[in-house]
Amino acid sequence: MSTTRAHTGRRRNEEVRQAILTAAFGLIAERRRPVTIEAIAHRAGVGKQTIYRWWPSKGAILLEAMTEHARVTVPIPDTGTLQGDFEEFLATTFRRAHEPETAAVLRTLMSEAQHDEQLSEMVNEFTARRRAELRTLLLRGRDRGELPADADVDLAVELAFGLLWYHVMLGWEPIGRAGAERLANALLRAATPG
Amino acid sequence: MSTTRAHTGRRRNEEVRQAILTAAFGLIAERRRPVTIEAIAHRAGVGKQTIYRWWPSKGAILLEAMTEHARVTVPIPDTGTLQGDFEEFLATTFRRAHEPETAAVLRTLMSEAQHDEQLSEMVNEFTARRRAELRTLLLRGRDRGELPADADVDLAVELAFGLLWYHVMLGWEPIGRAGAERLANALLRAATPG
Amino acid sequence: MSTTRAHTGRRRNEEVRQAILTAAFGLIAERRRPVTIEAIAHRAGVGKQTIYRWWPSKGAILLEAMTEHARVTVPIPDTGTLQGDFEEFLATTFRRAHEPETAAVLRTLMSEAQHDEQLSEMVNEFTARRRAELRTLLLRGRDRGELPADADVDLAVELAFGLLWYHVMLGWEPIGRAGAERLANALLRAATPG
Amino acid sequence: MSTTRAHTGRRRNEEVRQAILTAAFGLIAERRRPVTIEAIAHRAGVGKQTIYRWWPSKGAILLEAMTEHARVTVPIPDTGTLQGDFEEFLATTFRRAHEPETAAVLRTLMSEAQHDEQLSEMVNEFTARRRAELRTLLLRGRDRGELPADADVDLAVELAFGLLWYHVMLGWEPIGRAGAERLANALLRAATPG
DNA sequence: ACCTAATCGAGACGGTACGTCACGTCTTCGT
DNA sequence: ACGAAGACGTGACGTACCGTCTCGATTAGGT
Repeated sequence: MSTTRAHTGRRRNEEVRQAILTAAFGLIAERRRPVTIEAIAHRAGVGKQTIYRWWPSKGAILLEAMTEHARVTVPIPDTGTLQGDFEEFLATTFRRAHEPETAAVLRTLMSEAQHDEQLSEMVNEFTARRRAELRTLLLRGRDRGELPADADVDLAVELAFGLLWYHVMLGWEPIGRAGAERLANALLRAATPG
Repeated sequence: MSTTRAHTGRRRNEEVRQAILTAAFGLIAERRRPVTIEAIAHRAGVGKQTIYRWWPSKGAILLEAMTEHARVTVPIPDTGTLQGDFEEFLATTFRRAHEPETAAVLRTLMSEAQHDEQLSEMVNEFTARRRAELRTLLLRGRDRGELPADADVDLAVELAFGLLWYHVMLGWEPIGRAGAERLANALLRAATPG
Repeated sequence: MSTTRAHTGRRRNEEVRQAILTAAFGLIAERRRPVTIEAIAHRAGVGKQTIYRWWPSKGAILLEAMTEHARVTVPIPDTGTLQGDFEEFLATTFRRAHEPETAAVLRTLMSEAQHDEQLSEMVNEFTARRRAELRTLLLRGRDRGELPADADVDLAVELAFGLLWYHVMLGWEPIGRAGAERLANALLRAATPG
Repeated sequence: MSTTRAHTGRRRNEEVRQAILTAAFGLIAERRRPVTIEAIAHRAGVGKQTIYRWWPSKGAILLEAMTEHARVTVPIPDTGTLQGDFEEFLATTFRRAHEPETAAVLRTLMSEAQHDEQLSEMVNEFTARRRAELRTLLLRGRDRGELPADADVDLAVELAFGLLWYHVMLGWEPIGRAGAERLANALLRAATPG
């Protein structure tokens, strides 16, 4: 690589951090043979030590990259109706999660978490934040009376993300707008006690 | 190890096959540091080559073990009502999948599949068989008129297994009998078009 | 391979023995990657066990092949004069030992003997027989008075075979007729005390 | 092993190099079951990769060890007479080559060279250097008139080393001082045209 | 004329070593 | 002081052969 990038002396170099996140993301996305720390370091034009100084594991890098990625890109919709918001949320979320790069990173992340206690916990938190977003959306609807007071919001949330991850892990195609509509309907019914 | 076990000449030795499956299952369940092929071979009292002769990868061993495991243990219930059968199926399936050994194997299997094209396909088939079982159960109920003719059976199936895997991958606790009842109800509602 | 060759019931099958010796010789001569027992067995269209039943090691096969080879091909010359006989012997011996196949086998034989006590002894006997042949030739000349009674025949013999093996092991070119003449002269002088 | 030895960062670690050469030499000398790279690495307290980083093969290690060994230990004698120098050279050379460790290494070296083209060439160079030393000694004598101008110095040199290797490869006993004297005499006669 | 016993081709098996890859730690040296 | 470069000890990878074994077929020779 031999990237030429100014050293910054004794402060952490933000450019370097970005370079590493980008390299990791990029390598995963390319989906060639398993991504190694050495490959990331090389691609980022960085010494291995620089990586180990700031992250405990490969998964931690990915999680950080993923978190930044998510922050930028998931707005909570506001269409006026719960059905509309839900549908919009699902459509957006499924679409984004199935982008090839993102899907690859999510898969790797979950995969790494299976033999890394620490990472596992971090992934749990990551998914909890995603669930919280959807939960907020649904609670807002319930407060507006679009769902009964005893609706099982948490179950709907878990079913939604369960399906999402199931599809991602198995490498299925995205569900599309029509699918999102169908899914939103179904989950609202599921949440509504008989 | 120096296991004493009779050779079978030029035929495949079934005892050896069993020893390997058992060893693999056992090591995964113990959940110490990552399970290696060498550890499996050692535990089974077997040469590595014997493993590579019959399985292309660690995941393939686990899948075979899992498949045998599943064959023995998942009866399709028949309680007389769809709600009862569904609930029973979910309770059993969730309980079994959350047994520590099984959960560990499932996690590893899915994890390995993420960087192994071939295994990925085999896991897809494995999950398809599981879905087919539940699908049969639901279709039987629909044929008996317990679900409308236009019910979205496939969606319910995917939601069920999505939730199952989500829980397993994130290391959550099993849902219990009450949870199964709640889930069966919710999914039947989800499947029934508004 | 699937060689079709008649069984001989409970007697050793001579054809099989020949096939193995030939295969071993041939494979060595081809000078591709290291000759293995399995390769010999395959080439000879034979099971490994058949080889292990009759020979203790790869080297033993080669030695047997070499011994048969030598029996057929080294006549002791009789030209009438010691100088002539010696020269003839050297010319023939060097020429034969440098034939590519033979040289390869000799090299392998000596090489294998370095980590095989048993073979080492057998190679020692093999070389002793070769030395004895030359010794006989020289003693005959000494008895005819062509060498003084106190001539050091054994030294000449050892120098001759030392040179031969040195050339073979280092992969040098054969010495040719002129070289043989020069060598015979030199060794007769060497053997004759000052 | 868990040898504690300081790393040297991105420069080659000379201590490690020495440890490997010593370990290899030592293991060969012990003459137990065939010396493996893994055994050398273990004995030297070194990772296999460190060996493969610097040497292409086991033989290459031995050759390097042998070369260093030779540099230290073969002085060219100067007794005043050719006969004396030659005798001294032979006595020293045979004695040293028959030291158990050295003999074992030489045997292994020659043995390895038989299935390793690259090593074969390096061994050829090694032996050429040894011959050159003796050649220098004899030429000095010839220049002083102790040998005729048409003496066949090269033949004497080859006969000497041929005998040496023959003895070493066959595992014979060293020739001793008396043998060296006899040999020197014989070879000087051999070199002197009739 | 059978029956027994050894040979043979085949190849699965428990092993050992191979040479490679990536890991995470360490040192050096340039900026 | 930071950061690239990369040597180092470690350990698993998947492969190649080893020498032993069991199988099923084939056939010679003793009864």
